Amino acid sequence: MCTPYHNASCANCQDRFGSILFKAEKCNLEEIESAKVCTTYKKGQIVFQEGAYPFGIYCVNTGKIKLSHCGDDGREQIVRLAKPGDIIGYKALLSAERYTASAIALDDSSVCFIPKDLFMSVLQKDASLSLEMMRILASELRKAEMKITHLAQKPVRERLAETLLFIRETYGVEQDGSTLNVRLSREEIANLVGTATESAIRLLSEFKKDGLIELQGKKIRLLNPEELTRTANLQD
Amino acid sequence: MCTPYHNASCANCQDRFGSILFKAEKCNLEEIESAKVCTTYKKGQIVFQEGAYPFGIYCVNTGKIKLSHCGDDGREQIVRLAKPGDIIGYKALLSAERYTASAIALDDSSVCFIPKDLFMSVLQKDASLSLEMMRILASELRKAEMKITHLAQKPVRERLAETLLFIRETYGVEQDGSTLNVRLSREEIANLVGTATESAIRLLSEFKKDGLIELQGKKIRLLNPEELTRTANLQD
DNA sequence: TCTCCCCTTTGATACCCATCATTGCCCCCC
DNA sequence: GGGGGGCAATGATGGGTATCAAAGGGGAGA
Repeated sequence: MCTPYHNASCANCQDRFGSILFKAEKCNLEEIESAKVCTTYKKGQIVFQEGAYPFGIYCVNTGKIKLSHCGDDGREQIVRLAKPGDIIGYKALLSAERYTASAIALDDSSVCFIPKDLFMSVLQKDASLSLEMMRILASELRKAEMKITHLAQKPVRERLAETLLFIRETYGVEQDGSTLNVRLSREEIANLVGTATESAIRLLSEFKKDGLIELQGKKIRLLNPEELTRTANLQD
Repeated sequence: MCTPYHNASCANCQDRFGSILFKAEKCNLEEIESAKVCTTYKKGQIVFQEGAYPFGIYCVNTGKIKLSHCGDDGREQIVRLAKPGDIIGYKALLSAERYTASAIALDDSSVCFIPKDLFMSVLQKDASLSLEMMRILASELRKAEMKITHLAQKPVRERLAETLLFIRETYGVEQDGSTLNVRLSREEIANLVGTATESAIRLLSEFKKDGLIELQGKKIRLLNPEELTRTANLQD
């Protein structure tokens, strides 16, 4: 179902995305490059699954990956969106526990796998990579805590506006300069926001009525990002 | 208002709490130990404040510290509870940005300060400390994501039960084996749960009526932790 | 000991939002 | 082309929570 191959170069990734792995010293990067295995995933396919033990980390080469928890009642909560150059699966590896989230392709994607032992040994000897790793972790933690505060204190309407801007931030827009460059189901949007699907739908059509966005199937155009920012009521 | 002194030994901390700093190699630990400055804070005093630039990290020696965001509407959201042996303020330092949370003493506390340059230079050369640092970050991130899921999906009642158990986990209980070993205001409990103060109060008295807990001012006794766990509806 | 102020508590009310149910739509496949 | 299934949209409803208001404690300081 997946096709492993070795011909994707990390150097390519570097040029295109400035992935974090390129904070590693050159010799270590080469070591990683020679050991990594690139795999393609079709939209909807699972890269790794919540509950499984990690055997390495993944670096997104092309495509889009969502990371989501499964709540106790079975409902999904999307905790992160990964784009090319991002690494995923490091949390479980670093804390030596099972995955607490599943990684699922939102688009056809190609993802490099770096074996656990190799990555950990490079991490041991490469201070520069370690520091970058910590920077990423600290930054993710900061975002997570911000999200906690907003979930606790902001109404769904504001959180949805914020989420739309976040999606634009993450995946950018298409040629027209305003259509979000990713196709998410209404349910996925709701699971990002942390609300019921129907509420997300209702508020999306409100936004549409208010001229903030335009909807065409799964395509979402942000017509008025400034007003959307105001709707999100952000201060930081 | 604060009293700096140098006589607190990190080795003491090690014996008592197995703080993370003791993953550092011995020579590095000694370097840290000689440079650190210990300060005492009275209950309610601020260790560092949201928005300020970090000059180093802090290691809690004795006492209890809360870390809280200030939401856009001014309401506080407590994102972490720190106990002796824990380090705080590392997120801002590692990502080289301003603090996104304030640290405030919940009890009279003594906290060691380690200057930024020293800590970062030790981090550069000490792979063992770096790894431990990453482990801590990964673990915090895991907890944060779990909290996000629960905030999005669970009712206040379940989250309050979970919070009470979390407080017990963090600060333990008094001699009697059931009274939570920390005094928090109702508002602080609410800000931990992510709800309104009145809701927290109402549900606490419900728990009391149901024989789950006993209330005596700010003292909270967990009479039936098993049932409380069931009320929290946890599966992980 | 008294008083004041803050924290806690309880009640009443409104509303946001989840849930259930129904309809309509589009696309895939038979 | 005609189902069929999944997804989107909209309405109706109820419940969980926030908010407002007001009264009841309890500790600190005079």
